Amino acid sequence: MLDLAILGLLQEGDLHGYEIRRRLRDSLGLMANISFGSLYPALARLETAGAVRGIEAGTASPLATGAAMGSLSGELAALRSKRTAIARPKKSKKVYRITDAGRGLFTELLAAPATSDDARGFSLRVSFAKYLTPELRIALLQRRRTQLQDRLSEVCAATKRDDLDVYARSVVDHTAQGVRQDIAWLDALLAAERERSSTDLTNPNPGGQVMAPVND
Amino acid sequence: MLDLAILGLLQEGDLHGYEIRRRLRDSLGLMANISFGSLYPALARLETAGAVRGIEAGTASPLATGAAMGSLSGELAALRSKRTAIARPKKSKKVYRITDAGRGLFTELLAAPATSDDARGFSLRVSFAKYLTPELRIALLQRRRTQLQDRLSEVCAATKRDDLDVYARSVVDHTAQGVRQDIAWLDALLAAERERSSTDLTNPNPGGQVMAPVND
DNA sequence: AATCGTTGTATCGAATCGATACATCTGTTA
DNA sequence: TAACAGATGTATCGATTCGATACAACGATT
Repeated sequence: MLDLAILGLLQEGDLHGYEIRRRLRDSLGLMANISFGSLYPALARLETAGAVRGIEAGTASPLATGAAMGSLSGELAALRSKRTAIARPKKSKKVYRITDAGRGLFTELLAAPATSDDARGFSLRVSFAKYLTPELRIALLQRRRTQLQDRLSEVCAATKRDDLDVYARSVVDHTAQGVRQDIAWLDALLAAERERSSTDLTNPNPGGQVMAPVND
Repeated sequence: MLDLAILGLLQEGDLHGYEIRRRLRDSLGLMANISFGSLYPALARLETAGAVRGIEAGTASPLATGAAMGSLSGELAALRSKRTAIARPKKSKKVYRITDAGRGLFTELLAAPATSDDARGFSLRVSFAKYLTPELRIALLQRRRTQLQDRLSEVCAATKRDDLDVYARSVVDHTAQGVRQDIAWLDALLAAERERSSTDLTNPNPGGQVMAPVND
């Protein structure tokens, strides 16, 4: 799950650990703060698997001019206004770049079965849904919808119980409300998706690339 | 966190592992299905700590004393009469009972600082809020409210970003909506709490509802 | 110059997950 | 009746994730 998130972020540019964490927090919006105790092992894992490559940015950076600066300049340009083209990272930063194998792993994980009751995994996949084909996108949404429907049945059954005190009942009611909200959101997404597929016959998958070959 | 949930459930009667899991799912409504890989270690943990006592209710249990079996049969009879259609305790079951030390641990955990961004822990505490004093109850709700307010600021900032595609934006928007919903829920709980403390001098908790049920 | 907050990498133990194994009881159907 | 599927029930394994902590360089404030 973290692997998918990391690969998805690196898909759009090289990043270092701290920045990945930040983007998971506010760019992807939802994920509770990922701890470094998860993040760094995950990065090491991915590097061992050959999905990413870590580049020490402490010395003369051999690749600092390309996509690396493209993604990092927004964050770092303000700090390094003195030097424009080449970064001068005195600090020991480790920038990670996705590999071709990593891109393959990403698409594989993105379309994966998406284990049962996982809200985080689902939101994450929707965040990266532009990398999916329209069919896989709809499949993802519908899978989640049936899951939520089942969940709603359970929670509504719990609502009917008469042995709950005010507080427990309030929690259950609020939970049911949240699930309904999620289902409504899904329905809106599905409707938009069908809308898009009906009007987009000439230009499917706009702005997204399923596989963009980049030399590595 | 799991310890708190287990102790809270055992507070209302002896249970065995499978049943604890079930109640966590639909009685408490919210928790994603707790895996047995968490549950049984947690029970062993609590038993080692002296917070619960496990009673073998199966065949040929050499350590089960006659006294233990005697009291156990009474408990099992009560349990069976309550849930005849659903649960039928027959053989090889291990029923857990909370101890006095466990009750102390429960109240201690229930009033604990409640680590930063934990939605599950909060809902769990609200579910058991009837065991809290009105002051601690309000403190719990207000603590959570400021957390959610901060969270909302972050998420709203993310909403303003212009580099998000439709899907990522939809996720962020929906997340923000969810946080607002949670805050509204908290406000309703807080209002009900103040209401109760002002009118409750003679008639505590008359089986009414905290808030108007939001049906649809 | 001293101190504080932010950025940044890293590791440790414990909690939790997801999968799996195995055994008993119940109801259905061949 | 026998076989089978499915719920109930306990338990453990490896891998993932969490929460706390340590450390270090830098910028800004005072």
